[in-house]
Amino acid sequence: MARSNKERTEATRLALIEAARRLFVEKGYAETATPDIVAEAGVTRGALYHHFEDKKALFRAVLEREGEAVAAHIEGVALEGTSPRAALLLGASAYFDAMAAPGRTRLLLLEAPAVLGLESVVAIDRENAEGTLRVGLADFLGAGANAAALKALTEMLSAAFDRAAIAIETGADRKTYEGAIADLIDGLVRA
Amino acid sequence: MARSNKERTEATRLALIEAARRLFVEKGYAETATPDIVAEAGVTRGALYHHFEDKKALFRAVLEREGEAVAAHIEGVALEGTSPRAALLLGASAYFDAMAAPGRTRLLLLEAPAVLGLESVVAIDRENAEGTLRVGLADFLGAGANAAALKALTEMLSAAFDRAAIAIETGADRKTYEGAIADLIDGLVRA
DNA sequence: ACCTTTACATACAAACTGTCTGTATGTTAA
DNA sequence: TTAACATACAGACAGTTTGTATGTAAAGGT
Repeated sequence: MARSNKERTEATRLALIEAARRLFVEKGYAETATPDIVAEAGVTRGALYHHFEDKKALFRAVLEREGEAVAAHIEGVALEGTSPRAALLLGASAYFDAMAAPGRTRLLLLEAPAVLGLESVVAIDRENAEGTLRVGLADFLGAGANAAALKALTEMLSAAFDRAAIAIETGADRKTYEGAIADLIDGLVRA
Repeated sequence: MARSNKERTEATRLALIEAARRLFVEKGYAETATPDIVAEAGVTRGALYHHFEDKKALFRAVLEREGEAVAAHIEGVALEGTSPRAALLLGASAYFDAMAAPGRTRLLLLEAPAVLGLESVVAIDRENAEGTLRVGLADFLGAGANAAALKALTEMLSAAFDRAAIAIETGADRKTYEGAIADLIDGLVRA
């Protein structure tokens, strides 16, 4: 079978990213060795180091895919025509849906901050989901809050969502957390 | 100088823990090699592996010290005689004080979850700080909320505090975050 | 058809972790 | 006080792991 270089590259990168994702989720980044990754992907280490600068770059590629998937899922939810409050709650629900993909919380919320540093994670994930949340909050609160306070609230609620996503993945009842979020949100309107 | 075995052990363990803490804070757990740690501590790797099962156990010892310091700081704040609301806000402020120790947010909030797993971290840190928060919230909310909802709120607020602590360490204005926390808390009373 | 570039495969060097063995010092008891 | 033992190390060693360097075959341009 004669494949073009572009096809080969695409196929190899994808195989590596998916194999790495499986192993990073299963054993964590530090415990996953590159020989294991390439064996799972059906290639050699030469291919890995040809396409990625190092192991961390491969992890970053996995993370970027994950962040894009989350962003796409959230973008896909229709919020137009709903009240600001409903938009926030729908957004939260969509976020939980997005984070329900197996292993996603481990990758994005546990491994990534330690491996890539908080800044890179902020760039990948928060820039997306947190941006949406900030706009939603601004809409909901009206012109009442200044920029700094809005940023602080956004960050803190985003962290709360992350923690809720982890709890939900580990078996907690989703309704309970969505209710608690609604309580937090509703309280904000008179602050 | 003739030192007793107990003294030697105590001194060596402390030197290792303090050296490891410095390096873990500076370069992160994964990037810190045991030869560097023992050099910084002025001992050999033989001593390290005599006192600790492995590198992870040394990290755990660092973390436990850190968690104890946070708990001690929070316990040291007098909350008796204050209103439930004031108790919560004072507790939050005390938490920020405690987390202001250099490197503490990195160790407890970024490295620990990835290195030890979320469960171990919950056991070390949350069991302490989160327990206090849960009681404070229960006091504040009265008999209004059920146990599951209280647990969810506690976890989410705890995560919000953590994120605020990180923001504060990276230069954000503390007053802004304390104000945002007050807003979140105050909103909860009518939910 | 030729030459260059890309996509790998394999061999290699350096670093790191945990273990094992040996030694010196402290501890206990006859 | 000395014989027997336990503890606290030091240093050597083996197995992995990471990133690099070198070699090769297939694709792509001219």
